[in-house]
Amino acid sequence: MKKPQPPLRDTRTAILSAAIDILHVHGAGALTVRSVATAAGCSTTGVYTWFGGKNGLVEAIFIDGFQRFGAALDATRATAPGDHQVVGLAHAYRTWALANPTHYMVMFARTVPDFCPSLDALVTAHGTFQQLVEATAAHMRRVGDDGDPTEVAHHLWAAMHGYVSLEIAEMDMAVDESHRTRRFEAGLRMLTEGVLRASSASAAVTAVDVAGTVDR
Amino acid sequence: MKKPQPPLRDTRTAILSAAIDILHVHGAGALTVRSVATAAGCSTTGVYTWFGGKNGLVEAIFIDGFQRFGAALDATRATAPGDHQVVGLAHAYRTWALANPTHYMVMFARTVPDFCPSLDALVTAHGTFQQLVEATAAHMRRVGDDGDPTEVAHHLWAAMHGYVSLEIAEMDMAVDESHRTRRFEAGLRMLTEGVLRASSASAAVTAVDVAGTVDR
DNA sequence: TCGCCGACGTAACATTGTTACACCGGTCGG
DNA sequence: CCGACCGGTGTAACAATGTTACGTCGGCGA
Repeated sequence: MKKPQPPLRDTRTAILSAAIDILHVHGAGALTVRSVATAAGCSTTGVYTWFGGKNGLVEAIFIDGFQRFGAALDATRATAPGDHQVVGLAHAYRTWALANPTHYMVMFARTVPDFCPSLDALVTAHGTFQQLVEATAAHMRRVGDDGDPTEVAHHLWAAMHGYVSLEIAEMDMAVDESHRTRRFEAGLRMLTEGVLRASSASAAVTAVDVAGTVDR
Repeated sequence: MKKPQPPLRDTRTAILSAAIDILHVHGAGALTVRSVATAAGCSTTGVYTWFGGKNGLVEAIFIDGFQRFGAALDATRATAPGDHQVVGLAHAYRTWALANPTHYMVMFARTVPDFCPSLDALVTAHGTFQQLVEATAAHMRRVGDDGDPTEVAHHLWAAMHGYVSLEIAEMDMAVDESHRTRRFEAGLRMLTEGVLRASSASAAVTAVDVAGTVDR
């Protein structure tokens, strides 16, 4: 027996990886059914048999992106020291996004017109977000904050997404790469000191006030 | 004389307004040269004579968007009390973005594939950003902060963009509209208390530390 | 063995961005 | 006054893209 698992879904994975490769190398504009099919070594029909069309293919790219993204964040959480897990997660977030800008844009900015992620895809995306919630919750427990970790994590997420997406869209008027990095780190520091209640009493007052507002 | 100004550029404005209308009503996916031309009452050639092609049209939409966006922010700055100009600006930012989501996405998220704004367009965008810088600088002068207003304004911009773009992409797991509004306001409060140095001494220490990091 | 069903390719169709070409009206030089 | 030019316009075509119809092939069960 030369085939322990029937290589039935082989073309499916070939198509998906070819599509992701084209997306990474040539951008979302070059992501056509024909180019993907020829890169995968099959005809355009294959895209329709395995994904139902271009929308289905983009959705698979969307889900695959969140899985890879989540794996990268997971790896960081596993290695980072507990005290700075949130900071490490933020750096991993930016690093992955800048390493996969076109993929990130498909996931967060709806780069492909007329694509709307299904409920399944949104569940996957939500699962990735939960990692940030867990790391935030752990940090808040350690510090003694009793606010809502989900809300705090969302503030962190929104800020990270803001810096990163402006950076990818080249809409930040930064002078060079190191400027962008310093800017992100400065913002991150303000966040961890402001959003995640710092140890000082005055900061705690602010955080409690904010938490009260959010929870109402 | 029935024509004080020769209505020569009439078709140009007709095409542009038709394109913006289609973008607002049907989204970026429906923004085709033919649909725009028929809506403007001319042939597809008109788009090429006045804009050089679809990319030129999208660039005009990009520039027009920043002009309208800037006008909305300007109006807010003119009416808002000086003490809360930054807060008012932030609310105007979110309000305009949520009222014109497809336009906002064309401007900030590169929704149209293979579109890259020219230097001219980026200059217009930069001009709009300057309003935020000026309001931030005025606020910082009033409070006595001597940091770099451009950097502080960028932190504000990134955060606002983060909340708004996640909201537009429906990637925030919010329960309803009022939840999103409270969330944005909570984040805005943290920002104005953290990024824009608050009056209290402890907060000032944090801000100085941050400013020192940024300026290096 | 016969028939079915899933995977696959070829070829066509509608749509879209783009270009070539002809027309038409005004302007300017002779 | 007239002919050439030139900018704005429309028609029609072309290439690329998403999609679908149809035929083929191979394995599997009745």
